[in-house]
Amino acid sequence: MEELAESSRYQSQKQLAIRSAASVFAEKGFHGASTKDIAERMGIKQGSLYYYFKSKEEALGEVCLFGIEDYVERMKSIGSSDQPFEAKLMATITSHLTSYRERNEALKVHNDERLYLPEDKRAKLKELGSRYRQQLEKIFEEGARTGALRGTIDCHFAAQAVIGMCNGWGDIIVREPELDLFDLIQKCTDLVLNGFIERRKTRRDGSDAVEQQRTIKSNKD
Amino acid sequence: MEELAESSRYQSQKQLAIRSAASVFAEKGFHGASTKDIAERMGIKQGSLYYYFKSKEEALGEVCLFGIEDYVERMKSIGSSDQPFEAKLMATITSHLTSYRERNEALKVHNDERLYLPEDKRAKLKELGSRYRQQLEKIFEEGARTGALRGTIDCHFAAQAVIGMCNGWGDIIVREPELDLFDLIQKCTDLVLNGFIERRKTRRDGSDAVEQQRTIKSNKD
DNA sequence: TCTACATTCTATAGAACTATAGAATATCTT
DNA sequence: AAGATATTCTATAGTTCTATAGAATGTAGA
Repeated sequence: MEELAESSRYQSQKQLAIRSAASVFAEKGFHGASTKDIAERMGIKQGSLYYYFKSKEEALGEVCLFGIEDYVERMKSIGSSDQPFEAKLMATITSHLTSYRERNEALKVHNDERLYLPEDKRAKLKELGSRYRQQLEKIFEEGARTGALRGTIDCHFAAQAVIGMCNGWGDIIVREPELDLFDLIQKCTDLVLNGFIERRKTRRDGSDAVEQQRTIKSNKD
Repeated sequence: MEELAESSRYQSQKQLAIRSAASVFAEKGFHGASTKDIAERMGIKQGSLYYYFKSKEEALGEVCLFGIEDYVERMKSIGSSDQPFEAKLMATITSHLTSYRERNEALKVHNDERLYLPEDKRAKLKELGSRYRQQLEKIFEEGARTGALRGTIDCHFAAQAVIGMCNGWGDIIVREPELDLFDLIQKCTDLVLNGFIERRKTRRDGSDAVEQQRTIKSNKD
């Protein structure tokens, strides 16, 4: 009855295969994981896995792609939204960090294991990765243009630094489920915007209050 | 003649074994590397490696320890020096980033592969890792105490964020040898201290100059 | 040189793993 | 229900890897 012959069974099992592979690769690493592990996690026998992947390496390729596609997609929609700069930055950090909390294991696999792919299979991933970074760079450029950010900012550095910092939290977020993600997102955003240094306006009095306000408001001058 | 019987041959070969293992683990990952690879890199046959390590896993343990010991050591000396806060922060970042440029592969192995060790062997590493982080936390606490940093700073967060950001640059530094490390160190320090946001003092005139000064001086109030 | 000890080598047992082939079973269409 | 197709299973060839045992070689002191 289903005209979507492509979809019905094969597609859903393939999805399951990719997720299972992502889960096992994230836990044991590409070389540490066996095709038996993956098959077991999806509830089939080892040999049957080859109905869905030509090789273990192909599985890794698809997992990485799956992980980063989603990620780039969200970044794109953030970039093209009409939020003010601060909101876009926070949305980026939110997207990145919640990705780990939702156990998007494929993203972790992309980060940690993609270099075990042969050069040709890595090309597409590399392109998606740079697209993500460039999207984030544009957000910083916009911030600099609107005057929210310092004019001297190195947007390439900025994007890379934010991505690196977020990836650094990735492992910790997965390891510590009780960690308050919302609090973390705010602190990260605050760090990137304001740094840690004490800012003294003209007087000491009340400056703290103003300080905190500045993080929230202050973009449309 | 040598009274240091322990040292002469065995010790130097053991060092070579650890470095070789670090190099291979860094390149292929723990599970992707074979004992043959390691032995070849140090110029002996596969079986002979077991004269220096009881098992491949033990080799990983020693590599991780080697990598982080050095690292913690430098952090300790930075913490106990009498430099002002900003200098300590920059020294930390310098130590961390140059570690990667000098191809301190053992540190990379510690970061990426230590979780493949059994729980009991990881305990010591965990302790050294926290010691490093605590040392950095203390530097931030000192900064807050002297008024250089905001009083509201979460030092645990701050330390973790800086470590994460530096680790993020690790791979990039290794991959791109032409990258200007000194420039990177300055930008990282500047980011952590000041953030990216435009700072308007009371007036526009000359504020930039003052701004930059503040990064350098300003700790002994 | 002879002897004791340290270091490396060769050879291999035993285990695990990838990928394939062909049989078996499930599912769908008519 | 019958036939066709899709999915999964069993079994295994062939490879690679870890770790060990015992032989061989190097090194130092008497």
